[in-house]
Amino acid sequence: MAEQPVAKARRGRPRQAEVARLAGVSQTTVSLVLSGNKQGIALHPDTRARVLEAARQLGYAPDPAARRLAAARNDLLGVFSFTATFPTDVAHSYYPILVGVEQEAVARGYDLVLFTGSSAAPGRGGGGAAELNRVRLADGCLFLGRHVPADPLRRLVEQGYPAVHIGRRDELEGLAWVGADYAAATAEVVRRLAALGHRRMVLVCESDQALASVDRERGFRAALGEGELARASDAGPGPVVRVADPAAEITASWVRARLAEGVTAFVAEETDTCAAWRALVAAVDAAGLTAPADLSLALLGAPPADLAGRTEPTGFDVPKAELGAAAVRTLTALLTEGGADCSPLVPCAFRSGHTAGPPPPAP
Amino acid sequence: MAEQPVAKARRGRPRQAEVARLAGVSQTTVSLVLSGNKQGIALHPDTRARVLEAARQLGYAPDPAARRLAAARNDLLGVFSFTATFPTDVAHSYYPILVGVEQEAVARGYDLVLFTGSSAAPGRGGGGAAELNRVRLADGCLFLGRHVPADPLRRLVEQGYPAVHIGRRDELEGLAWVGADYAAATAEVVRRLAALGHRRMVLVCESDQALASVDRERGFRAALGEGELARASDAGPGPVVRVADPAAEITASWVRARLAEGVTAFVAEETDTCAAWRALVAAVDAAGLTAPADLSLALLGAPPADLAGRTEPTGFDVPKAELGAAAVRTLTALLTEGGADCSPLVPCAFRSGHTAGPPPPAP
DNA sequence: TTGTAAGCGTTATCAG
DNA sequence: CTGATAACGCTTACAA
Repeated sequence: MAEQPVAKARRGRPRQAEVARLAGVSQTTVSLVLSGNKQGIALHPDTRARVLEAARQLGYAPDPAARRLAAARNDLLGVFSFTATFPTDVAHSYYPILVGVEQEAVARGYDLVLFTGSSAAPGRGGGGAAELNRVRLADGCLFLGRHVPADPLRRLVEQGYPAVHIGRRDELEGLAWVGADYAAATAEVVRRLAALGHRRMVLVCESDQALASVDRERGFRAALGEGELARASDAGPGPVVRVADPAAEITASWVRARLAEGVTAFVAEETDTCAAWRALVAAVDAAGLTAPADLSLALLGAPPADLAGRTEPTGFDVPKAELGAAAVRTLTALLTEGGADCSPLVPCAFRSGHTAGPPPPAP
Repeated sequence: MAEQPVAKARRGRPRQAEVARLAGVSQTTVSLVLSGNKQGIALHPDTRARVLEAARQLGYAPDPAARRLAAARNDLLGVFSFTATFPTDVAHSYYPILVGVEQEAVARGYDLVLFTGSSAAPGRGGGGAAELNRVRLADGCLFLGRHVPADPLRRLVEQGYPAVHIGRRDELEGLAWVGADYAAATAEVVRRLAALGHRRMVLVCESDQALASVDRERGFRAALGEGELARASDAGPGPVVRVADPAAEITASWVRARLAEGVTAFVAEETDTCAAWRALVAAVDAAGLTAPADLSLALLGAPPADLAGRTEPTGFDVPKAELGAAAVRTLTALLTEGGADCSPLVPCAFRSGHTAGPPPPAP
């Protein structure tokens, strides 16, 4: 007696064939009706109606794997992050970006598949590759964070898989990406400070050499190079200070020394820890000074959550939701037209805040 | 001139057949070697080595779509919420639950598909029904929030689709669910208050008749029924007050009136707005009283984000991440064994806080 | 206007 | 131990 074939998990899932039987048509017709009949093939309205009714009755939903295998598409967009997409440590979470991704994806009729790279065994060679390969189930994929292993990603891209990286990533030739325009936003902050009357300002960077950090420094230097700021910034030590241990190096006396040199504005960048900004605020406080009365402060990015209650820093906000939405737009452009030519840079919004004002009159 | 068939994204990707040719074996053998040979079929080590080498050389990576199609499962867990999965209004977001869902899903080798109720063509059709059917794309699905339409959900479940509801949902026969054990947690709070010496306490409910609210009231009454609390709570007006407009009804004079009746502890439940708790805190404040010196306060749940800075309320926390993880466990049990018999109730952790203490000595 | 049939890349079943 | 061969559910020429 022949064994019953292994009961597949797919058990109750209705397929096109069953819809076809119920509607009294062929499976092909069901496919035509249900996939929107892109071929422009003429279908009898009654047939169409019967098929739709049958599908509704059976609760039919297409199998994404089969759809994809048959060389069509899934209408699934992948979101891959090497670390957990929803970290327990809410601090540097992708949540705000995902808000934008979801909105834009929904608006365009895509569902989202979350591929979380197992953070386990990052050492092994084949490990990362296999992880990344899963995303092929989706029509295209968004990649989050700069920890996405470059090599497997490159292979994906080389083989023509539609991928968009969120955050600048131009080391990989041919990989599309969207990122915040840190350089322009930083330059804008410098210009605003200059407009307030500041002539000498200093940027405090952490030694972390993230791409975003490089961009900010570039924007900072570029804006300093404009007009009379150029001359002013030539004097004294460089306008950019890179510190390994902000809390130890950025002290009250350090601040006083800079003030004595004629610096009137201090700028720090947002990082995971915001150590530089924290140090700056603490040092100013310790020196018995107040912003914006005695000096001006600006933060290139958003303050950390635990400082949310304090005075809103002058600076800019990265439009994270917009970043996610832009990524989805770029990806869908890749999917449909095959080429996205819109700028990958998303502008940041200047935030007036309350830590910058005109420099105090020279003593 | 015949059009080239639509260029498949599949472009130069190596397949098992090519690996087989290179290794000089059959494609079946390649599949056996590469998929770990779960069948336990004996393979010659040399063959194995040759296949692996060929695969490596070609940079072979299995096509997840094909793999899943053949295996009759796609290792996808759906997450459906009627409202957006990532609400812009972060206040009552599912984030903490998703943290647990993701962790557990990753640990079990599943990927997540996010569906949103709003995702459908917002136009006509079966409305929620058609919407819900889309989840069939995943092997099983988690449902979030009590706004999931009951009827389509019932059909899904009746047809054997593996579904787990997060939050109690026993109106639907056969629907698996996991939920916080509000009754037990509330009873625990009452017991703690009793242990501190409180004999008469009152629960302030909002008129919203959520299941969670019912559970809490049940737990409250049950715990009151124990020991001498029973006698004490028999006197005066009932121990449970249900108010339509907390801000208007829970006033300083209301609090004083209760105190005069011998009530020494006030309990409110967490809701979306936390209106009852806010009203209670405001009323106590307006009466010039302080907790825990003059009376005790307890909050059945977590305080809203904007009150996070204030004194931590005594009460309990719903382990949201654990809830998500439990839901995933239940769902995967449904998927693999076909039956989950673990308790659907997740215990809540008592939170000592600082708003409860011994009742003041009687005047 | 509808049906037939040939794959898509993999897994699973058997007979060698 | 290996290799045909048949699904898996769907799309898409092409035939009727």
